Amino acid sequence: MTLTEAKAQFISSWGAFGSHWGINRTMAQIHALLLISPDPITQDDIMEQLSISRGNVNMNTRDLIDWGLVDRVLIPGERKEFFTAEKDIWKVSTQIIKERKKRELDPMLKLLTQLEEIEGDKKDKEVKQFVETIGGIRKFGGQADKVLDVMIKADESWFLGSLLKFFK
Amino acid sequence: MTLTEAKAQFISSWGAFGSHWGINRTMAQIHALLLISPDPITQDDIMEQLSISRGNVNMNTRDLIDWGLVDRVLIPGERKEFFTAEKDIWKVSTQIIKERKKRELDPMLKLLTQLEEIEGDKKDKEVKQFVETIGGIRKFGGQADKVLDVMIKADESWFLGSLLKFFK
DNA sequence: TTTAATTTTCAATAAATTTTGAAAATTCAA
DNA sequence: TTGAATTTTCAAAATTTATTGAAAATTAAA
Repeated sequence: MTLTEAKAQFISSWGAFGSHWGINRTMAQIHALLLISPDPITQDDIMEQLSISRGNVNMNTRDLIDWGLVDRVLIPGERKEFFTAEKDIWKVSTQIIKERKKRELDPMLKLLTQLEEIEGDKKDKEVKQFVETIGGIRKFGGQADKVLDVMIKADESWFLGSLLKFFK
Repeated sequence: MTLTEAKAQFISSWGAFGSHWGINRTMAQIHALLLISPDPITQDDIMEQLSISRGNVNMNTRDLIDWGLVDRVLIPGERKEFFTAEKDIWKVSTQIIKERKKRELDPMLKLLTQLEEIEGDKKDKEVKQFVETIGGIRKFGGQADKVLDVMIKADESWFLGSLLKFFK
């Protein structure tokens, strides 16, 4: 397999992969392209390599920047803006965990806490099951929250090293 | 807040939550409804409570069954089929992890292994970055794979207990 | 069997999401 | 300043995904 084929394959698969994770396909493809680009590239480079419009590149690079996965880079003497992605996959994943925790897990836990305080007869079968289910999810989510916090703060080598030793 | 309001709120939020995780909104809503239903319910119950069509209920319950999150239940003396969901959230999440690992992580790791074997000058900057990125993701994914395998096999109390102690 | 109840399928339709591209806004060198 | 290069915005169009509902298939009681 040549580099060109492999690149195309990786970009396409990373895009499909991303769409299973609530990330839009093009955003994941742009991310893939940046991950394998040794030097920062421009909007036009991305447009050309992925055959997508300028507006599309603009919106999706902005989202990637909001997610903390991509940075704008200014190159002295160049008028255009350049983009580059964090290459350390550990940093990439902790960043994603951090953002998703903030955007999804934290609000869900807040809601569950509210939902547990419903009025009604605790002996009623419906009420009982509701409170139990919500309570169970909230507790589980709360523990996951703690574990993720440690992961986010942890240093890669320390964390994976210890975790694997722990699981051996 | 009354039970009725709380139920509606939970079903709606669980649906939105699910859509960030590659699960379709209606499938997640049906799952939510089953999670808080003390007894098994029928297709017609689901149609009525969520105001969706028979075909939609049928397809999505089938998917939930494929995911191992919902079971068909036969109630003696009843003609209709009933559905019920696993209520233990630990079991629910290990089941989801197991399925997603099989459907997404494993095929991705297989692809990455292939992509690492590209032809080309290893001193070329493009080739070098590609191999490094792919290698990094593959190694990380491989470790995640191992950790998830242990989680899937683990018992909840053992797992969370040990992990929290470990992180203390 | 026959028949009515129930479930499943799937083409048509609807809804949601993504993409485009051209106009507006911004930036910066001269 | 001016104006060319570049980026951003966003309404319209295209595409993708989800939903409907009625016909076909299946099931099980009579």
